[in-house]
This record gives sequence, structure tokens and C-alpha cells, in this order.
Amino acid sequence: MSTVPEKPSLDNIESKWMAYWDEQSTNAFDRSVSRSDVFAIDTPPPTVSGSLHMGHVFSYTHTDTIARYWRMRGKSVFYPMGWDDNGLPTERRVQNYFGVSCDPSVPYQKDLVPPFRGDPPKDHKAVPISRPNFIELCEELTAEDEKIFEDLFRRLGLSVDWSLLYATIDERSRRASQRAFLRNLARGEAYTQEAPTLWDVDFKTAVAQAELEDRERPGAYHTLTFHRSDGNGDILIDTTRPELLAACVALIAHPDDDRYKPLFGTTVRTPLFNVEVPVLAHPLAQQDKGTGIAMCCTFGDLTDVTWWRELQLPTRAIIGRDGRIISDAPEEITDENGQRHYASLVGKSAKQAQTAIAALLAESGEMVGEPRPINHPVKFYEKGDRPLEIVTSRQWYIRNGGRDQSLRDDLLARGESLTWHPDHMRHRYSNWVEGLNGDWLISRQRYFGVPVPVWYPLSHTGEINYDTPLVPDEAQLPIDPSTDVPAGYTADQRDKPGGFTGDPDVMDTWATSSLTPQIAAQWEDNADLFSRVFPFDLRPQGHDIIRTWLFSTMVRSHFEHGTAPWSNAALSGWILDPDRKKMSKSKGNVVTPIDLFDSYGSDAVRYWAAGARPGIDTAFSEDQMKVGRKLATKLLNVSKFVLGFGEADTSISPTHALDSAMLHRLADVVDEATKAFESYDYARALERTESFFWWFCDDYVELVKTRAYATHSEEGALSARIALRRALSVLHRLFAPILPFATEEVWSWWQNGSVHRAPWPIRTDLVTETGFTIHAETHLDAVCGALGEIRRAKTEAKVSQKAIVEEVVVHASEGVISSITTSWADIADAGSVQKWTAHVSDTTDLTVHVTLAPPA
RNA sequence: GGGCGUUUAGCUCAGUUGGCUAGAGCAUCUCCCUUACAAGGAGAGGGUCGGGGGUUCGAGUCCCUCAACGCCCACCA
Repeated sequence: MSTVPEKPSLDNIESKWMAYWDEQSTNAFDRSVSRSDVFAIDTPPPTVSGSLHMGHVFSYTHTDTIARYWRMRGKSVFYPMGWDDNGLPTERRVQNYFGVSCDPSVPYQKDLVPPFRGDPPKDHKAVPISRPNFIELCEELTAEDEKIFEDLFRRLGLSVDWSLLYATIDERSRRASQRAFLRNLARGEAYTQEAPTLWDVDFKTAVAQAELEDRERPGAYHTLTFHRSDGNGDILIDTTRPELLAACVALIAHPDDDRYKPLFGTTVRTPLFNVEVPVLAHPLAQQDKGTGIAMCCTFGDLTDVTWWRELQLPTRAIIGRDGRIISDAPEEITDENGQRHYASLVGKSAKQAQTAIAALLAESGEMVGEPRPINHPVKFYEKGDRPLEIVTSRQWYIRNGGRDQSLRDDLLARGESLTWHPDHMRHRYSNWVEGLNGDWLISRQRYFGVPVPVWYPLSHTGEINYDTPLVPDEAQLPIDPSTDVPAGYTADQRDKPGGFTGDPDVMDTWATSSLTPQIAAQWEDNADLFSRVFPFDLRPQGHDIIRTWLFSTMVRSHFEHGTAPWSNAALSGWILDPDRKKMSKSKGNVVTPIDLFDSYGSDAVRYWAAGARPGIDTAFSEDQMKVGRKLATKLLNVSKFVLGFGEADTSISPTHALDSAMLHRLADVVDEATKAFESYDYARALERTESFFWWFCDDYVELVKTRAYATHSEEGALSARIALRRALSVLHRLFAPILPFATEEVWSWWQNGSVHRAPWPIRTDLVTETGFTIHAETHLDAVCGALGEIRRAKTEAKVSQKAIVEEVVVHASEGVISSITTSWADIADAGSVQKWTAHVSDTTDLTVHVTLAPPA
């Protein structure tokens, strides 16, 4: 407890109180309490490769207000932070920064010195290094960014317990991730399979359904002529991907399509390549698309995959993993011209091949007319730059209900069991789960990630036996199969016939971040801690990653623990720029958070963020930050003022009706704010508190300040001071979750300890239900109504509010007159009124005639 | 094509089970240097609550319908 400063200021309060909170361990999680006294938050680990922006400030503030509320409610708040530094974006930065590339076949080198630290020359050829070395460099580079992130989050006032920090690539995360995978494998929930999968040709990795997005791209319909094998004419096919013609395995029309019914079971020959393919029926063919009959290739899109599987068609892949036409033509192309045509396409990208084949078709006369340009949606990897291809490869999957109705039902039920904030977000989840069309593909052909922790035995001829993977003991985790050796083998047996080979892949970043509750709670590493926090209370996150992060976390927890990982999911909205467009760097409308903290203070920025209702998109608004700044300043000033009246024994009830009425009004605000916070609605809690606060400052304090100075009587002054101090204490605590710095500052002037460890206010801090006979709201409306009329009269007369009023005549109902009479002395003080008379009238309206004194 | 959300003052938004004359902040305008605060204060103007229909004594609120905008999912020859 210190004294009230002469000139209160918001300057530098952030650094002052940040240091204090560290010193006092204000935000530390108490590991001794039982689960029922814990509030556990599964904080989203931000991606470290980028920079923190207003979106982070926005959503993390929301969570922080909730954390602070529950801490004041006496819960031990488990509020960890994690860094998501596992994955592609980091990998790319490390390659560019150090001038290295990851090659899992290179052995680990202790104390490796990278060729560069920052800006390798343009002609530098990346030096291949082992995967463990590469991961070390990733950790080194991300550490710098993580420091910056931590500083920013501290400055924002997040009440995170920084001792709980984790990173998704750290040892604990890798161990948890591999352990969970191995358990999935042991229970049959993870499996490997060779199958056509969506493939990014630039990253050269498989991608999962959840990572897809559609982009509108220009394309062109080409009308191709297929020749009936019986010589009875041609069939026209519309396709946007003529470059796949050599991969054509069938023509397919709808079973009910009368135009093509007679052709089912017959064959046709492809243009240019002269390969015989069957004409088949399948209900997925759409009669109104193109010519109503489609060319099925291996593989142009996911429909092709379905046809290929269901109609048991052969495989004729022509696109390689680099997105180019492979050199080996399908052996079905026996025609000499066909082989020549194919050879002319080898090595071309899909786009180049399309141009080339269009020219060939035009030349051979097997294309009708010119290509007709269209715009159509094409599937992309969300981080990729080129359309996805479909290639056949061996991948690991985790079951997620995409191929199993009963599992799907179980996961839907888990989603239903959550309390969603806002509630309608539950539809995003069920919508996604119901639309799954396959299991979760978790393997990625990348390096910086958690390795798939298995090896495979090699036969005496060197064949990989995928059916009996060699798994490590859990005690060995984390492992890297590219350098570690499975039990029963020696290092020199690696990749030798009769030996073993390590799985070359890493797991999808979501395969690790789907375990954030387990990682943060130190699952299996610290059973005591885990039992005190799991399942968590809250998962806060963006609604754009319901299908990825939220759903995958649910899948893992369902399998491993047989429960949902949390009871509540709070989805935050987007930040829009003032023109209602989503903010983005490319538009140059991104303001950095630090500048805003410097300009308005952290509390003001938090105030803006907390004004947005849960899950609602919100416009970026510096105006709102100015308002927040004003609020924080006002809080300082009014606190100084109230405390300046001197101490009072607040255990005694105030005697004046106005004072009691004010406390009753505030007690209702406490109830509302409490109810709002319990349903995660920080915005409503703020709105109610703030609205009361401005009324308190503008009307109540003005009404009682003269009396509080002991101008009239000690008894009256005491009543006012008791009410003022009770209200102030409650207001400090009500604002604490939103304005942690300013409230801590004012709290320190007159209280011991942190406001953030003070108990959340309750009604009985303000009022006891006995001994108050008038209706608080009626009383306040009457008194403030009268004061308002006097103020209006002065404003209309264009005189100072300090101007003396000679007489006030009030006409009102008996009850209103009674209230005004009771508190008349305060009204007269606030309005500088010399004399007044009251008349009881039938009307419910309050009429006030004000006679101003002549200017002195 | 399926689902979800939004539509209230110039702007951003409240309006909780239907109930006085629909609210706030910002912006605009007027006034006031008033010993907590001029980085302040006091006031004013401004809305036929997206359109249409219905239920009701009474609808911003409930029902039907249409529209616009946004998002999610699916399809995509």
C-alpha cells in the first residue's frame, strides 16, 4: 500500500506492474489444489514464424479477461503459453537463414556450425544436414522470435504463468506426440496405406482434407473427340484438364443418361494416344455438366479417385511428385504416334503440358473448336501456390470417422457435449464432421516436425515390410528414426537388406498441436499435474480452425482418454479494418501492436478488444482505444478524488438514502457482470461496469462531494465516504480483468496485495438486504432527473454549471417528490441552488422550473 | 446445393423470457477554464429497428416470406 500520487499518471505503469507480478508470482498456478479448484485453459500456441498482429492481441485479450476473472473467483488458473514453431513456415526460414537443407540420410553431427547466420549469398548452394541438426537450428532461430512474442504478450498484460511455457517442437511435445501416435498405432487407430492422395507439387508433400482450400482460377473447357471402337462415330468430352488424356482410363456417364446408355460396356479409343478405354456408368457423373460424359483419369480430381476405386479401374499415373509429366509413358500406349506425342510432353509442368496437348489436338483435328475459358474453383493446399495434384503414395492415417460411421457418431456426440461460445459455432463442427470423406492423413514428406516414430524391417532382398513396423519403447521417446536405431538392430544395418529403415516422414503439425492439452499438462511426464487440470475448462481459438485444431484435439482425446479435452470452446472473431475488410499485410492497413501500446497504453488496447462480443467480427478502431485511455485516466482521477476524502469505517452501513441507492445499483451491476463472466461474456461485463462507472463519476460523485467534505455534518460525510469507498473497491475489482494495469495502480494506493488476487466482488460487499426501504432505481432516477433539469437549464442559458440558481420549483408525483426531498441537500449542493419548492401533481412527469440568479 | 450468422442513429454496436416516448459510445453542434480530471465537464440534434405479411391489447423482440451482406461445408468434366 502506497499513498495517492499528487498527479496520477498512466505513464510506464505497464513495466512497473509487470515487474511486480513477476516478483509476487501473481499469475502462478498453484499445483497443490484439487481439480475442482482449478480453471484450466488450453491456450492456442501462436505460430512463431510470423509476427504478432492485432488479431492476436484481440483474441488473447478475451481469454485473459476470463483467466483473470476466475483467478479472482479463487480458482487456481492453469494458463500456459505455447509456441507453435513446428512446421513448414519455420522450415523455410531456417533454410534461408542458415543456408542449409535438411536431408534425413545425412548422419547427425555434434556441434554443427551452419555455413551462414543470416543472408547467405544468392549463389550459395544449401548444405545438406541431418534432421536432428536441422531441428536444432530451427529451435535456435525460433528462440529469438519467441522472446519477442513473450515480451509483447507480457506488455499486453496476459496473466500467463510463464513457467508453463512449451513449444510444439520441444522435447516434451515430441515425446507426447510420438507417444500418442504409438498408442493410436497399438490400438489400431493409426495405420499406413498406399493410396492416391492430394499432393502439393512445390512442397512435395501430401496434405490433408482439413488443409485444403478452394481458389477461383481461370481454366478452359476443351472439347475432345473420342472414337468409338466399333467405328460408329465419335464421342465428345468436355474437359478442363486435357493434359491428363494419357492417363485416361475410362469414360463415365450417369446410369440413367439415355444418350449414353447404349454405349455402356463398349469401348472407345482416346485421341492422340489411341488407347482403348471402356465406357462405364456411375451415379457421380452429372448429366448437365459439359457433354454429360466425363473422362476419368488417374488422377485428375477426387471424383476420379472414387471412380477408380469403385469401378476398379487401372492406374495410369503420368504426373510425378514434382508436378511434371513423368518420363515413363503408360504401357497401354502402344501406338507409335501415341508414344511420340507422349514423349513430347515429358518433363513439362501440368500447365505447359496443357498448352502443348491443345496444340497437338488442334493439329490432329481431335479438338472441336477453341478452348473456352472459364473460372472455376480449384483445390489448393492452404499454404501452397499451385493447384494440388493427386499422386499415389504411402501415408500414415489416424481414424477420424471419415470412413467409419460409428466413430463419426461418437465424435459428433463429443462436439455436442461442449458448451460453445457463441453457441452457433457448434454447427461448424458438426458440419465438418458430417462432411469428412476420409481418415486424417498425418504424415508429411517434410523435415521440421515430429518424426513418425517407427522403423521398418527390410527383407533379405531389401524390400520394406510396412506391415510390421518396429516401434520404440515409450521410455525412449522422443526418437528420430533417421538417426536412432530400433531395438535388436545395429546402426550399420540401416538401409541394408535384412536390416531396417527409418520412416522418413514427419507428422503433420496438427498431429502435435492436437495434443496441446496433454503437452501443457505434461501428460505421463507428470501424472500429478495432469490429474489436476485435465480435462481442461476452456479451449479458446479462432473459428477458422474448428475443423483442424479443435476437431483433431477432440479426436486424440477421445481415443486416449475417452473424454472431450475441455468443457467449453470459445471462438473469437476476426479483426476487420474500418472499411469492413479483413485486415491484411498486403493492403498495408496493419498497425503493429507495440505502436498502439505506446500511444494508448495496454489497458486501452485491451479495452478495445474486450468491447467485442465473443465470436463477433470487429472493426479495428483507434477511436475505441482513445475511449479506453480516457476510461483508465478517469479511473485514476476519480480514485484519487474519492480516497482524498479520507478514511471511513466501511463496515458501517451508509445512512443516506442516496448512498444506499447507489450501492444497490452497483450491487446489481456486480450480479450482472458476474453472470456475464460466467458465460464468458467479458464484453457485457465491461459494458455494464463502464456504464455504471460513468454515471457514478458524473452524477453520484458530483451529488455527494460537497457533503463528503463534511460541509454539513460528520454523519452525512461519513455516509458518503463509506459508500464512495465501498463502491471504489468494487469498481477497481470489476475493472481488473479488463484494465489490469490501471486497476493495479489505483488498488495499490489504498489496498494491500494485488487486485488480481483480491476476491471478485459480491453483493454483500456493498449492501445488506435489511434496512433499506426505498426503491433504489426510483430514488436515483428522481434525484438525477432533477439534477439533469437544473444542468439543462444552465446549459440552455449558456452559463457555467457553477452559476447560482435562485429557485427551483418541482412538480412531480408524490413518490418522486419524496425522493427529491430526501436527497435535496445533495441536489442543491451539486446544482448551487439556493431555494426550492415542491408541488405534488398527478402527472408522472417530472417538471422542474429553474430560476437563475442574476449574474454577480 | 446444404448449413450458420448479420441487417437498429452518419459510424461501431447494446437492446436477456414481447411491455412506458427504442439506448450507448464515437462523430457533429452548442455551452462551460467548475481546486479529482480541459487528455475535462454540461447539454442538444439525429432512427417509420432491411422489405412484406401474420400472431397479439401491445412486436426491434415471436412466426412466415423475400432481399442484401458475410462465413462454413459440399460440388466443381
